Amino acid sequence: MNEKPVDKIAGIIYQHIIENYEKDISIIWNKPPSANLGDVSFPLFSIAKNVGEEVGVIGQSLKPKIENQEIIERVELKGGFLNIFFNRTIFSDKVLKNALKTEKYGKSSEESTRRIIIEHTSSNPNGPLHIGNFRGSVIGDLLSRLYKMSGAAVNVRYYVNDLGRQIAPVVIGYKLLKDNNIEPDSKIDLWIGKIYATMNTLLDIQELKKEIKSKTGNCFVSENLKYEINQNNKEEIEKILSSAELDEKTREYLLKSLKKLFSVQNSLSSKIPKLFGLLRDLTEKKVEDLSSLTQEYIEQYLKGNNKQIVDEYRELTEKALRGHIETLSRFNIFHDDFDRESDIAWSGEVKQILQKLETKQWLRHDGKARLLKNNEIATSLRFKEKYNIKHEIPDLILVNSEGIPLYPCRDIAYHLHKLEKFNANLCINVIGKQQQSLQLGVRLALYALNRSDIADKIIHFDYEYVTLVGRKMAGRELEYVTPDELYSLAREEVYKFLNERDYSEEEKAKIANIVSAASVKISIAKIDPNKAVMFDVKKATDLNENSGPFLLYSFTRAKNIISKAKKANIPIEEIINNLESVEISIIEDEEWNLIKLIEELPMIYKRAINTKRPDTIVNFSFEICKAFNKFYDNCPVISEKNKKIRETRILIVQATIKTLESLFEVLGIESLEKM
RNA sequence: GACCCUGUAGCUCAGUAGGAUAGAGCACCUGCCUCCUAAGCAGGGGGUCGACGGUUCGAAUCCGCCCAGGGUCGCCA
Repeated sequence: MNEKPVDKIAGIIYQHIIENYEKDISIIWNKPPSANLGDVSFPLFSIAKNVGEEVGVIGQSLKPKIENQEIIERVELKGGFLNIFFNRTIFSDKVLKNALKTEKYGKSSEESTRRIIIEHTSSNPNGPLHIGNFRGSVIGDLLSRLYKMSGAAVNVRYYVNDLGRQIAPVVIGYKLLKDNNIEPDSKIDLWIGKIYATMNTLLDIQELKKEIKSKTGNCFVSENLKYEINQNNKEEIEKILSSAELDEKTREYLLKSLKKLFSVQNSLSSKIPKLFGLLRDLTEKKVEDLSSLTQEYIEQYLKGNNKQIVDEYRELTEKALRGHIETLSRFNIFHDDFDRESDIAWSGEVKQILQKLETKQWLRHDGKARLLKNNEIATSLRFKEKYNIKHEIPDLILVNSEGIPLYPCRDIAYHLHKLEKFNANLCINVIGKQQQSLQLGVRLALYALNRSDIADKIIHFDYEYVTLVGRKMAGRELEYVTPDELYSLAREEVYKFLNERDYSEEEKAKIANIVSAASVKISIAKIDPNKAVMFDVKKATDLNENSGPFLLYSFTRAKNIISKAKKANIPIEEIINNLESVEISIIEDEEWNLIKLIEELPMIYKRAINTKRPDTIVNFSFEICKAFNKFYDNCPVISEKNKKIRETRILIVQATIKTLESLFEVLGIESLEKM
């Protein structure tokens, strides 16, 4: 099908206006609120007003021109709307046969000129993926699949932030455990997450005690129990703080920190008593000063010269990353390449960049600290003009007051060469909204470095974060929901179904894996990225309508009709191979509604890309499946006696299968023959 | 204070290039498995689309102002 029927009609109206009124007007159409008002509808008000003519007159003169089209059944003029009824037979004939003839329905070359880098997930390698960054994975995956379906060349990258300051204590803790032959008691990234929470808590305790000591001058505070606050200790410190000479704000702050840390420590030691106690004892015994050791690790790894420390860091972060990859692969989410922040730091490029910015006077000084003069850059290099920004843009800190370059520096260096890696003409960074100003800063820095050509190709695809119903999120207290956890919860739900069915264990396992992955993935994918999600674990593992399982189930029903039909000696292959000889006969609304939706698929893909709304694909999938289930209930296929009707229905079922196969590919969920 | 996002049914969300009577799912109530898998289908109740103005034939959708929630705005990433 070369042209959508509705576009053809819009073209006729457009031509009519040009010829009779010499006006260039864009023609709008919409779906009528109810089926008895037609299949599509053209409001005539604005057209009439534009050309200075009565609505009725325009309508009457358009009506015959549209009516004489083969694909049109009839046209009704109602209340200023031109309501179009398609000829169901001709329309369906085109749609069904077109869908069945194409190798992959919905595949297009709309975006074939694009070479796109999509960066997503990019989680810190110091613990498991949680539901927050997993949302980015899902969105990024859908986007990349959507672009591929539209003909673009896509390269998916993961930026490994292995230079985070909080990683150092984890490396130290991991090493302590390893040296003492302590084996992980859980999936490796989860294990690392536990070490992360513990070691950073120990470090915080030590540093708080140091701080209190220096502010109060009381040596008692850190004499013993460097990494621990017990009840007596806490009361003692509180006494010291309340009697010390401090300004109120500091006192309050220190008391609050103490209270908070005390509770974090206790919550951790009750959640993971064995590991927490072990790590604390090991640290107490083997580490003289965790704080300064941490600092040393950070500095050494940033420089990259100390082979031992580099190896330790790499081993840990590689393991965590492997855990992420394992998790993602359960949901059919894959990356083509991984870029490490440390590699960029070691390349020496950051220094050059800072020098260039310095020479061009784009840096504001404050002691050793350096800030990017964002607003000045944006104004004088016409960034504001180009992106229609009217407000002031705050400066971005690049180098801290100790002279250490911060994360944005590496990100600038990264983006300077990122696009080259794939010869890309577009770079989409799927990153949480909290990084908005950072991402803006990176693009401004590129402007400042005379690389606006790169900056203009970068899009920050931001998404809102996830909050939890009935649970809090705090990595430091091991409070998070992981995709792995959701996956296994969903699996339990699936097994409740499967245990009532007579499948082999092997079949059950396969079905459970596919259904749980789809269930979790779809529950996240269906929500508008702009919306802060209130995530309900129960909902994500729910198997009812508007869920991944609902999509999969609909597909198995369609497949089942075909396989049963074959058994009933209906020559499916023959019908499909001789498409053109099938005579279409549409008699039910359920058939018609489904066909109209099938026709929309290519447009849905196009619009999802244009509006940057991958979630609309999910909602469209639900619609298709709902329509199919209605068809399923009302329109028997195999038992239908009339040959035309039966064969039409077989085409409808096959076209639905093709549509769903296409959608599943974009959603990255696997299909099942039975479940 | 500035900027970004959000506010639609009891809950979770669709619907916003302006269009006719605002839709799903969950939850609640009522039906449907001698009939292609009931992870389904049919039906019911449930709404001043955050508030107020404006633009116009027409506004959940566009504009303005306000209210509420979340996020960011100089040493974390």
